[in-house]
Amino acid sequence: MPVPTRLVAKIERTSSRLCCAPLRTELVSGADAVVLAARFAALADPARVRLLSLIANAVDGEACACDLAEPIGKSQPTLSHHLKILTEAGLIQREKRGIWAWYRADV
Amino acid sequence: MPVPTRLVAKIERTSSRLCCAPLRTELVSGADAVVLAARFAALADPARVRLLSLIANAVDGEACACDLAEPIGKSQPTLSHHLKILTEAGLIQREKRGIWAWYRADV
DNA sequence: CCAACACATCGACGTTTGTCAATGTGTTTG
DNA sequence: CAAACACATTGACAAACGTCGATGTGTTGG
Repeated sequence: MPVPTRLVAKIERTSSRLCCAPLRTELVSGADAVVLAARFAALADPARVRLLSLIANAVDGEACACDLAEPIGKSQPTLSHHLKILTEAGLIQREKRGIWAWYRADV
Repeated sequence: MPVPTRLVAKIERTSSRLCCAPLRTELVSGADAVVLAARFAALADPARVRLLSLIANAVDGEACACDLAEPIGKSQPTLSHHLKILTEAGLIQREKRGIWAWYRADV
């Protein structure tokens, strides 16, 4: 069984004579990566990016769901779906006032 | 046909007597949202978040693909797949040197 | 109380995604 | 040249996702 070329280089790197640079320890742990990826996934859709933009830039910092359906050009259930994803990701907050649902950006 | 409750409120808002605040114009356009969402989607996977972390924090700012397969615990084709996605998203750059492929973070 | 409303949830559908075994491409070495 | 290597690509599959019609939940007004 031949010794893999790369393995030789790796051994040399860890010896006193370094031929090339080894990696540092990773800064993002496996658990952190899952959390981060989930947060990114919440914005991995054009409709949700526009929704967050609309909400974050709304006057008084809040927007009614009834004003968000038309600009993104999706059906009402789809809008509700996207708002739920943004909410569960902690990017927006929901407040029910009477008939309407008001959303504001959560940092 | 009755007039929707919300529509009345909307008309009032756009009249001289504002009852509540209207939305500003959206800051993120539809085209921009697609570009942004694509960029977020590139990081919407834990494996890719860890890969970018490993590459960005590698000594000399570059990491060999052969050193990335083991830490993320995926097969070689899967690693290659993720690196391609990060590359096409403009998050990392690829440089082939001899047998090996070296990656460095692209801001 | 009943009808109209705003919104959420459910169910179904087609599409996209992550994964790996198998295979292909190009490079180094004996 | 042939064999071993590093890496990319392909094909197939299950799981997750975006979408919308239909339906459910709670509120307001007559």
